[in-house]
Amino acid sequence: MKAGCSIVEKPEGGGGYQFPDWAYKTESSPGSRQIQLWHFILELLQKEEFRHVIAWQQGEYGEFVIKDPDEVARLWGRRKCKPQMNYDKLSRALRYYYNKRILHKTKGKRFTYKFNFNKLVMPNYPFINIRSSGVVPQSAPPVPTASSRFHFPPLDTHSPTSDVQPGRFSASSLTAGQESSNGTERKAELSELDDGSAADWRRGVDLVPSRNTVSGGGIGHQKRKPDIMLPLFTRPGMYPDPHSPFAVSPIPGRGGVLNVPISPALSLTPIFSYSPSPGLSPFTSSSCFSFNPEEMKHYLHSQACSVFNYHLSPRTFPRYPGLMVPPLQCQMHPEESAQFSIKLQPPPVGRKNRERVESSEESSPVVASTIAPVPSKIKVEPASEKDPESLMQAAREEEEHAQEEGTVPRRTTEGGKGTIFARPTAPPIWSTVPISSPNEGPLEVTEDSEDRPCKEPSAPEKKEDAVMPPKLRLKRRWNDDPEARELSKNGRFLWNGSGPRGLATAAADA
DNA sequence: TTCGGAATGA
DNA sequence: TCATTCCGAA
Repeated sequence: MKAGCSIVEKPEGGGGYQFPDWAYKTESSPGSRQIQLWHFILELLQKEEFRHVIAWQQGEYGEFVIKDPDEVARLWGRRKCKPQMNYDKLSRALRYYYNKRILHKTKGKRFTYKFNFNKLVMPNYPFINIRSSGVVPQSAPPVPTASSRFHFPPLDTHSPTSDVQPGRFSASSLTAGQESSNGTERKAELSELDDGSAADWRRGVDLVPSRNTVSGGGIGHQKRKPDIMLPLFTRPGMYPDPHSPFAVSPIPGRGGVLNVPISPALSLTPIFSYSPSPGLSPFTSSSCFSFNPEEMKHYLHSQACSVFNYHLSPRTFPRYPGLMVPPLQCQMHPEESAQFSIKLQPPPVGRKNRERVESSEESSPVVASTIAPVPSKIKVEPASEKDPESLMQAAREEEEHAQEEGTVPRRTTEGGKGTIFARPTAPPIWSTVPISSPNEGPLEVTEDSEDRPCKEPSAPEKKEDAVMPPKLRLKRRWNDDPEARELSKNGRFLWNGSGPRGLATAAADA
């Protein structure tokens, strides 16, 4: 921005917070530190005074509504010294975020967009260090809360990227207290991270299962029969602003893995790229995140829990064929479940879902999701058949998943035929990706890792993605397979067969 | 209202 | 790279 144009440098009323360095252009123009539109949007979203102009959408995690487009545009224009700015232009800029997966449009809702925090944060805080507090993976994003601060644990020397650490957060932004040190809330954030970006950073690391997860813990895969118990994690909410995607679940003690405002449609589903929040996560006792069997086990476990407890997309579930995740004492108690009435990403009510859900979840949810019959072939109904509403909802909810899982191969659908996930294909090469060196992978992940050629022998999908134009990728993910989303949402673990085995193997080996 | 191509600027 | 600006199309 032009020097003299920082009228809104700190959005009116300035919260005194600032985005971490990484939040500013770093790659293209290292020195510019010019604020990006999404930063600005976040700023506004965090300011009470702009509530009337732009605000988090209730009930929708990470979703916000521009109540006064013109005003927002005006503010943006001021900030950028572009008096001619208008919503049309601003929205164009926002649309550019679609491809980057930073944002996406909430279809059907005017001026409503949704942040993909994973994309924003993940790359910057890869799932690495949790040592100090021994709690959460470092991937936790700075968490801007209603109070306009970033809740982020003191970065120890471990910042993922060497350039981000120091000065990233204003002193004030670091809540030294509980959050920072105990990383308790980090989890919350973690949850949101998972998404395309998660996949992205993971790509570099390739140790986190999410993408692998996608295929769903082997569920659905003929060859894989993970015997996983899906306990329910609980955790107290911590954030005051339930609207903020950064917020933690308002439900006391029942935050579940996702420390987000329990939204019926938690699309940003913080699922698994990260391990569940500290409170929920078994990681708590580990001093440093590394892929040792123990931790891995916990991690997987928690993910499994997430998938199950929140009906998250199975795709987010890590597949670890032979890995047995010991049941934690987090079985959902009747009362608890009652209390925790809102399920994240509830399956669409559409008949399709109903059918499936009923058939498989009826008896034993846990069993259903974990041992779900392997849908070696799942018939995909034409979109037209679907209940528009459920579709929409599904789409919304799954968008993120789709994105996160963006890496998930879609070949199956491509096959035509209407089968979403074809039978498993030959084991992916990347399955063997070494997860042995926890310190390496994660650290290098960058935001655009996804756009770069895979350096590591990762997933084929990655390659595919790499080759495929971003746009195409997105489209495929978002449009081409709503069914897949829906299906997966219902606990159908659609395993395309190209799932990674590396983790499982590694874990097992370990 | 939303999308996205294209040209252009910084 | 990240917008900004224009604009036609859906």
